[in-house]
Formats: sequence, structure tokens, C-alpha cells
Amino acid sequence: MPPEKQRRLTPAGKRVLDTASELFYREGLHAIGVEGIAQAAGVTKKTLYDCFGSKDDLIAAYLRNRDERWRSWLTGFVDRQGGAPSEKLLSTFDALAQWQQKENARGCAFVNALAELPDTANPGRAVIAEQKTWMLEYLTALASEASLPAPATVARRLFLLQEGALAAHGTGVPGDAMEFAKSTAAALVDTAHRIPDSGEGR
Amino acid sequence: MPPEKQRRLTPAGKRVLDTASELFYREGLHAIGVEGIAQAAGVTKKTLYDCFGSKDDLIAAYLRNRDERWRSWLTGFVDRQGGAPSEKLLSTFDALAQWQQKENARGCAFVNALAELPDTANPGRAVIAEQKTWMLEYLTALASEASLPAPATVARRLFLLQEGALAAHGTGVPGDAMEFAKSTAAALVDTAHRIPDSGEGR
DNA sequence: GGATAACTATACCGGTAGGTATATACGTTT
DNA sequence: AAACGTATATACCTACCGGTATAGTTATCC
Repeated sequence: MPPEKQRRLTPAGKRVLDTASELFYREGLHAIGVEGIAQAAGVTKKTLYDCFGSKDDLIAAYLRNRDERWRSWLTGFVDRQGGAPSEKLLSTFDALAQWQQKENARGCAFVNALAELPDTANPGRAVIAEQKTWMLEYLTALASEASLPAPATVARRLFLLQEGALAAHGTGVPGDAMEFAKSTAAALVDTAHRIPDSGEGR
Repeated sequence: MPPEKQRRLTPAGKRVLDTASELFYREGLHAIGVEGIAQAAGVTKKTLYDCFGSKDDLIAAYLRNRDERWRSWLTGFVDRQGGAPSEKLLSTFDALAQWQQKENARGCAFVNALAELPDTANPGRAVIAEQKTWMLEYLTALASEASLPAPATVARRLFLLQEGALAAHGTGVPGDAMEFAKSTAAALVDTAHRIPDSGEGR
């Protein structure tokens, strides 16, 4: 399947989405206004509203777009690295570290968005839940391929560790959160063979 | 030392701080305005500004206040539980779970605040850094008391795990993040005895 | 009884928020 | 040649933002 995932966006619409993605992540959802986004994208507010309808919908589109980029980056990275299934499980930590390095290191965009979207009815909330669910499932699938005795348990452990590493990388405490998370993950995978098999997994 | 930590606040000032604490955490820093806080506290805007000077300073006061409440809750909980040092290390996870249960379960207030305070010069940023640093040091001290071969390593591992559990509890994925984090911590402490001692720790 | 501190009430400031209206221009497509 | 989609420019709406100013009230302390 070619990367033809674009949601049929006009050139101006794409510019708005790209600009919004950067500004929302860097400045925060409430801190930047639609006027500022339109201006930075070289587009009038009218065009922005024609393409996205409302700010909340633009926020949801931003989260969806970021999730897509993250998924393709992550799966591409893991496939490129190759190696044994258990090594793939660990290389997700390298993918995360490099992703944060090329981005603005402000932690998890979805956790940050959640902090600004207390209303469960907000369209962005569903995207956030989807992103986290997908990530956990992806780790579970990798853990299954590695034929560990309790794949779902290992996956959840590594998932928690990644969430923590992302948050810690944002706050800067401890300074080496990313590398450190990987070594912890390695320790967890190593001891995973001793987890009693409770018949869980997929 | 008696709990005489109050920063000499007038009754109206205390009401403002309590109200702001709840609203900032529940709604978000930018989502609620000073007018709304003053109104909810039954106070005029003048009084609020006489007591706190600016919204940014009120935010910093909120974070400081919450950090103080958290520290005394955590240390009190751990001391009350008692047990062997390694059991104390694990009971921090119970403290965290119960803390989130009695609060509004919106994840870590400091991580959430960070998401809305991109400016490193904001007075709140220093409070966030302090909170995370203190927490890591507290875990390191407990790990030292447990005479584990590499206390700083175990502490950082558990720290990452707690950060992750907090974030995951906020997003709701996985559903049982809190209990699950504790069992993972138990596994980490259990294998900690096999960590090669690199002469670190305190 | 006079000063001081803690407070209320109200009105105001410039700026910006999200969102809408109207009218115009440029290409394609048909 | 007409119609449509994409975009522009500009002006406007109501509502609220953080913050300030002025004046008056209440209670306590010395």
C-alpha cells in the first residue's frame, strides 16, 4: 500500500495542518490562536475554517496526523532495524529516543493534549485514546512474536516504561531518561522468561 | 516540626489558592481565567491580585502548594505503612494509586502544567523541576535504605515507572495502570539484587 | 480614636479569543 | 461561456483575557 493516506487536503489546507502541528505541540493547544496559525501558514482565517470547520476539529486533525506520522516512523524504524523479535521489542525505545530528538522534546503530544482537553466529548479525546491503544497493541504483537510466556504482561510493562520515559524526557529529570528506559526494558525482557504463564496474551 | 508551613496567607488568600488548585488541575491552566477563580473563591479580582501579584505567580503558588501536599501525603503514607525498606519502596506505588483516586485522576499535575508552560522562564517551571528532582531523590533514599546494590539505578527505574503509571492512568490505557505498575516495580526490585554494582548511589 | 490591614464593589483598559459575513479573483472543468 | 472550487482581503461580531484604578467598608491593634 503506497503512502496515499492524505485525507484529500488542498495545498493551503496542508500548509495549515503542518503549521498547526508544530505550533500546537510547541506552544500548547490554548496558547496559540487560530489567527496565529492562519498567519503563520500564510492563509486567511476563512480558508482555515473552510478546511477544518472549528479549532477543536483542527486539533483533532493535528492529533490524527501526528499519530499517523508516529506509527509509520515507528514501524518503519523497527522493520529497518530488524533482528530477533525480542530485539525489535527493544528497538522501539531507540525509535522513541530518536523521535523525541528530532522533535521539540516537549514530551508526549497526546498526554500534553489530554492536559488541555478535560472534556471527554472533545473530538480530540478519541484520537488520544486510539493512539495509546494502538501503541499498546503494537507492543503486545511484538512481544507475541518474541514468544515470551506472558506477552501482554511484558507489553504493558514496556508501555508504562515508554510513557514514563516520554514524560521524564519532557521534564528533564532524570537527564538520561531515554537511554535509561531502554536498559530497564532490557532487564524486564530478560526476566520475562520467568513470568508465570497465566494463559493471557493474544 | 509542626505543620506550620503556611506562607502566611490571609483567609481570602487561602480560599483563592484552594480554589485555584482545584480548577487549574481540573480545567487546565489556560482554560480557567483569574476572573473565574476569583468568583469561585468568593473573592474580588483585586484581592486575588493583592495576594498573588499575577496569574503566573498564582500558578507557581498552586504548583508549590500541591507539591507540599503530595510530599507530606507520600511520606506520611510510607511511614504509616512501615515494613522493610524494600517494602517501603513498593508502598510508594500504593500512595500514588490512592492519591490519584482521591484526586480527579487527570494524571500528573506537574506534567500537565509543563504542557502549558513552554517558556522556561516561567516561575512555574522551577517548581516542576524541583518536584521531579525531589521525588527521584526520595526514591533513591528509600533504595539506599533497602541496601540494594545499585540504589540510584533502581530508584530511576521505579521513577520512570511511576511517571508512566501516572500518565497511563490519565489516558486510561491500560485500564489497570496503577496496580500493574506496582507488580512491575516488585519485579524490578526483585531482580535488583542482580544489578552489577558500578559504585553509584549515594 | 486614629491608623492599618483585609477586604468588597465596580468600572475600566487594550488586546485577543473563536467564529462569521461579504465580496473578489483565479483556474479548471464541463 | 457558465459554473465550480480554491483561495484571497477585509471587516465585523460577541465574549473574554490579564491586569489596573478608585472608592468605600469592616475589624483589629495600639
